[in-house]
Amino acid sequence: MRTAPTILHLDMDAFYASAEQASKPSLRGKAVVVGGLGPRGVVATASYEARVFGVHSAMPMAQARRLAPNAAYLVPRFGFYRQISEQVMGLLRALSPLVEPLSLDEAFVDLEAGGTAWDEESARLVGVGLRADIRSVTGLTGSVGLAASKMLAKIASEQAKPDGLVVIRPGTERALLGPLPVRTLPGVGPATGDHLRRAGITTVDEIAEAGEDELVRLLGKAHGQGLYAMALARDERPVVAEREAKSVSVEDTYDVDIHDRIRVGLEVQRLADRCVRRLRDAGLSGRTIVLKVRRYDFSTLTRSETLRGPTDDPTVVREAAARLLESVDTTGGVRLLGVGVSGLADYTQEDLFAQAHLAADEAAAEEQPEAEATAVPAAEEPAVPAEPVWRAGQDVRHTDYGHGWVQGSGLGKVTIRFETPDSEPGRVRTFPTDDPGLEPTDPLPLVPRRPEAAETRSAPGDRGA
DNA sequence: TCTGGGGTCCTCAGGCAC
DNA sequence: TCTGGTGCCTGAGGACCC
Repeated sequence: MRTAPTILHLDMDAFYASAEQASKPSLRGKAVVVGGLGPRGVVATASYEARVFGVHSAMPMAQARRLAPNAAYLVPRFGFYRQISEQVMGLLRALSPLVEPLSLDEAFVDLEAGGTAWDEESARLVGVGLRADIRSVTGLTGSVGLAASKMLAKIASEQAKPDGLVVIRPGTERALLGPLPVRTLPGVGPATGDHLRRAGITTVDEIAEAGEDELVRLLGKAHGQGLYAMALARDERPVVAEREAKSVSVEDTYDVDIHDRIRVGLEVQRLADRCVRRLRDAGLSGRTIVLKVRRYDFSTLTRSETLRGPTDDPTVVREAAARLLESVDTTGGVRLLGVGVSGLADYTQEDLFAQAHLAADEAAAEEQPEAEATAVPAAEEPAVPAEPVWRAGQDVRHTDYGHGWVQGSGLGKVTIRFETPDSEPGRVRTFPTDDPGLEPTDPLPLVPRRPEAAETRSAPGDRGA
């Protein structure tokens, strides 16, 4: 264990919701909820204003709407968030070559490996500077935790939220962790938390007191030993810059359960094709094909088949998925289907038969462009003629009124609010959904290139421990 | 209340080879 | 030749994370 708090954990504050607020002036200071808007959607991120009403991540959208009926509800725009994320990750990589992204909005950085920090004071300075740079480059806020291990750095950034910085001094870890609830430790979710509670263990101190043998008895070897070490603040996991993917999968939850066995089969074929496209885009192939089925009662089962060699051939994956489906009883209906490939390799065994089909498959795929780009169609509804699909939050441009975003649509109308990240809150106008002046467009940058932007460096909320 | 999507890791059971 | 132990692989499911 190192002796200085030189592992940094960055966590952007309510990332998706904050990005939407920065992009849309009329939403600033308002409750914003980003997530799936279908009948089975869940909340991905809620702004702090929405959290006041009790809305939080992973909550069913229907429940969120009851709690915060006046919030703005938007679908996620991952391409937009990815752009911002790349800017932030770029700032982190300037600090050290050892940057481990955990998601679009979170990463660990080993400052010692980058030579940018070697003790508490230098680490704190880096953290303060980073927060200021993130604000000036993206217009958003992030919280920073600094500690001598990944686990503690993450706990520190959690304590720093929102918009703060916390340093955990080496030597103070046990005293800090002891009284915290067991759920604070990584790897303790609802099930493990319940398990421990039933054994009379509710705090980190009580995990340490229970001893390793008792934890292994309760939770199994790997989990028990790991948790005991964490409770003693022992965490030697290094920051790892490059992680190779172990599996690739796609899945869809349907607005209405699918009962028709033929339709289920067609959906599985569609998912297999999408999965193979993802696989190929990543330059990968895999040996094990996995079919996932969630039934009407939410029970989930998986069936898998391991091939003799890795493949990225759509025909092979489709056929394997179809075979796996044969062993699954779908009576009663299915709400989710998924197809995945694991046992990945970055090469494919030559298969002449498959190669012969390749060109034909690709041609077919091009004829059915990105069915998944639109919302999952309600099951068992007849197809409707194509007309523009306007999604809440989407960026648009109108020939007469300029840049705006979709506030809502329905009954042949679409409501647009015309504003840009650096404008005042804009006005709302309603158009027919097929208005010829209206077209989808790319998001605008959150921070326009302004010379004075770099001069606004400050570090509010620096409240190091 | 009614539960997304994309992942990772762990456990356990059964088959098989040595 | 039979049997038990062991290790590896496969398949299924569960928990967890963001």
